[in-house]
Amino acid sequence: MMEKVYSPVEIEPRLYRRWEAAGYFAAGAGAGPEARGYCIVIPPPNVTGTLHLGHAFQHTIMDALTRAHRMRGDATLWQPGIDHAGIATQMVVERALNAEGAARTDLSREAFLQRVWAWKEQSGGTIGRQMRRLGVSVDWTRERFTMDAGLSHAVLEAFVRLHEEGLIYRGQRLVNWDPSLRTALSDLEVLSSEEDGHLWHLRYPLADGPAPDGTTHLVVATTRPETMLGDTAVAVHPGDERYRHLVGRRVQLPLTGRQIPIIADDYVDASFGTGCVKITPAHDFNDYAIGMRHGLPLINIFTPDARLNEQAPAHLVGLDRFEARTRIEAELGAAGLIERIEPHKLMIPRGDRSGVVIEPYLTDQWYVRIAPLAQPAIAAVQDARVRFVPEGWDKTYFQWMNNIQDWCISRQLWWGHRIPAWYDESGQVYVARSEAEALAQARARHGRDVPLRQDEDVLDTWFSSALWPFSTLGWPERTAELSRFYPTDVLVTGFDIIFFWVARMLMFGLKFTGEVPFRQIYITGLIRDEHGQKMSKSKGNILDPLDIVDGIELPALIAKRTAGLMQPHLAAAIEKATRKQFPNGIAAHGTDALRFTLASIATQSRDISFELGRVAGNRNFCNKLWNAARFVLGALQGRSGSEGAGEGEGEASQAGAAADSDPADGIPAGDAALSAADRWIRSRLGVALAAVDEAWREYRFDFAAGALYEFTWHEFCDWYLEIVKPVLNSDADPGARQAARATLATVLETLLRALHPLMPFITEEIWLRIAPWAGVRGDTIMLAPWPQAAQFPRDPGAEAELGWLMQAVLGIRQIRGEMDIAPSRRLPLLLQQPDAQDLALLGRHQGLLTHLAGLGSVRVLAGGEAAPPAAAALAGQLTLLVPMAGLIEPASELSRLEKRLHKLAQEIARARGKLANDEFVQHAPPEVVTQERERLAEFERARARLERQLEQVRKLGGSGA
RNA sequence: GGGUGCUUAGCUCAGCUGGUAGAGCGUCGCCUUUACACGGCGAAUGUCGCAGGUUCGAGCCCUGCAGCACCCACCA
Repeated sequence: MMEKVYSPVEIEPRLYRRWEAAGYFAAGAGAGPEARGYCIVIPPPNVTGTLHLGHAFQHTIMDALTRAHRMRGDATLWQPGIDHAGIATQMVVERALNAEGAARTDLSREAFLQRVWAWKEQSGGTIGRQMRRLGVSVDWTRERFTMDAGLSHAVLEAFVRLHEEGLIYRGQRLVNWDPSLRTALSDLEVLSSEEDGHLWHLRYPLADGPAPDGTTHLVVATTRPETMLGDTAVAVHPGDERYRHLVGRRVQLPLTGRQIPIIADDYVDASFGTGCVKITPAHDFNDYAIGMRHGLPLINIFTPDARLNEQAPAHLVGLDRFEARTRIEAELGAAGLIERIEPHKLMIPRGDRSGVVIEPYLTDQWYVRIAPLAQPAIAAVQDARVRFVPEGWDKTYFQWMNNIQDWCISRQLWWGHRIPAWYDESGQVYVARSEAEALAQARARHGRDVPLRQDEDVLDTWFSSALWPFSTLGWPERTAELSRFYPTDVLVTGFDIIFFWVARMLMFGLKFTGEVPFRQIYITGLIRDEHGQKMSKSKGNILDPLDIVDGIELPALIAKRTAGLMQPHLAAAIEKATRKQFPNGIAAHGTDALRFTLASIATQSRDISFELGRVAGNRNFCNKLWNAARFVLGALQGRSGSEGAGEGEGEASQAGAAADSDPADGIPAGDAALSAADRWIRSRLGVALAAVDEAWREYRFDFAAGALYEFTWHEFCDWYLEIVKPVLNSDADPGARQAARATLATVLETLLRALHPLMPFITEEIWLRIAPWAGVRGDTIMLAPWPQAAQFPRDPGAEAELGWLMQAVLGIRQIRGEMDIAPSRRLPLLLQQPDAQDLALLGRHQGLLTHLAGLGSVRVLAGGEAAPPAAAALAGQLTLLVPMAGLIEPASELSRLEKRLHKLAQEIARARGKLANDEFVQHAPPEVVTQERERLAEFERARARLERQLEQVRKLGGSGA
């Protein structure tokens, strides 16, 4: 007996606990030893984070894939885990320290790392709880963390091997330096955006007095005047007539007492600014390259936190870079060396985590030589050993891979994998798997023991992420998991990390395992709000998936959205908007509704708008399914539909024998006993299942969800359940009733299995009760077999038969609806000129027609009998008449008929136009032409009949209204 | 500067290999029909961004234009 109200909040956590305890999520659960492996590795969420809707979206897809394959009998593994997220995590813990009035540097490295681990223990469980609430079937027993011993071992091994092959090197170069975090960043971690700035036009006096032509100074244009302290040249274009004669001379660099040369370089664009560029090789990537070409010195003027260092004039030393700009502008201005300052838009690079302006900075860093790794990774996608879904993403991938730069992998952080490199006193570096190995190397070199110190730096977090598909399976050991599950099957992720993660996994996977890490890359769209806006804290439009699942009161929602804002002044506006959008907070919708929604919106678009209204719609869908199941169960147990109202004791069935209540071996139903409707719904189920299969093959979860929704609601519930009611409620034909009950059980049971990957909980809850009635055994739907479309072959006869019935019903319903006739009002129906087939169909389905259309009587008009005034509907060749008899205003029927005739006229004109066109008749495929002819004939027949009706009604209208 | 998408009903989006449009939500009308008012039945709404082209035929293919979005990139 099912609860009357569908209550996901009660059902879902209970079932999840059961599943997890039963071990259904374990790698290979339910599969035989011969089963093929199917593996997905989770994109490990950051320890710092909590799951947002984007995660819920991707997890829904991964879980659906995993569940579907588990049901198919594959040995599935959905590998979970968490990423240590070096920078993000260190920032969070530092912030906590700051709040206590302390700083990271007050602690020792070890003490700080202890803090981080402690923090991880305390807050790291959040993600796990969220994932469980979302129903994900990951193998929790295999959960990994990128800083675990095993994965750290993999990182070490990977680093050492790459170094041995010369693919990792250390070098001094200009890097992207984050002065607030005081670490280097890779190119990808720097985001440039256009900002308002200025262009300063500075005068640099010629060093040895005016030139012969009287030139006394050059004017350089710069967006960063403070870097002039590090200038080591002024460059002009070699072909620039204005300056050609000055090349080789020197200018006096203001404020510094230095003289620097005027050089010529093709890089300079003579048409931009003044055509003179100050060259600061230590603080600009372009200038660095020019400096290299011309052998210019590099003068670093900044400390690691971007204050002026001792290279600057004494009175400026220690100034922050932005203060320095102001001061230098003032001093140059006072000296009359500023020609003008104009507003200028320019691209400003900022750290993706800190948001601080990135400084090109000269440091020693570790790099991965990437070209040799990129080549095979490009080839793997080119020859389709790996496929992007949707396909187009390979273009993005190629574009980046073909222009890839060496990867700076060292970070000046504490939280992360320490670089396995040691230095002796002379600075000689030893890369080794352990300090002991490094010592041995040093001993071999020096012939004696020498003291070593380990490199202070850690690796870019993405270095360990790049190993994830195989490090989690035990690499570098040759584990059973590795051989069974690697290469993994599909990677599900967003396009935002194609470069950060996908490309690097491909490169490292191929490098270390010789195989691609995954065969397909399903790139999901980005979840946005209902207006296509990116969800963000500052916009105040974030929806927490769990708030959608379990609901949240308005005050709590407001508090959540306004807490910890970077710009507190936004709070009021966010509160207002939130109150407006969710005056009553957010209702609990349940995981299944959320998941089904996420699946339905998983189109191939790159941006996906998320509307809460859709979740509500799908919550209603769950409710629909729930109630359909209640009905079916009632029918199977032999109760009539009135349970619930009648306190639901109902063990004594009114309509069924005692045997009806026993699900022991399901309900037998010989094919012969199946009614047309039974055969119809089975046929439609087969069609739906085939559509679902195709959708799954193409990762079109939206199509799969759509097909199941359509079948469940609009075929199974709207038609079949209604059709079956009179059969169940009548004792007239026990065989028919038995066939209907068997069909109800089988169709619902099968449907639940098809729905399960998308809505795991409600399907399980219902299935456990329904399955025995369908003769299916099992402890869980999770391990029940995937439904086979072939088991429900198409039945064209039944579909045609029901098509006739439905057309007739719809025609009558339209009359009822258009004429505002209450459903309770039984209508008399007259049939005009039925042919033999109509009569046969009517003979079989008169009861159903009566039931579905709410008829009071059905009568065939005799040959010469004149029809009374009536509203008409068409079903095939048949005309259905509902006598007006005071129920229907002739005027209403008149306008209804006119409307329909108008439409028909349009269709007829269109079809005639086509067929009148010889080109069409000659060139179009014959079947298309035939189809068009048939359509036209059909339209014309319908029109003729409706016109006759129209005439009849007109006569009435003329006399009356 | 290079690249990639997008522009279809009031809103958010589908639309497979070209045969002239669909869904969900919303709207309107009728209905306490015994699984479900988180419901039932019925209805309305689109020169498919614009302009050309290919084709017997284009929302779907090609070209151009406009608008929007995103990615990459070293113009001071």
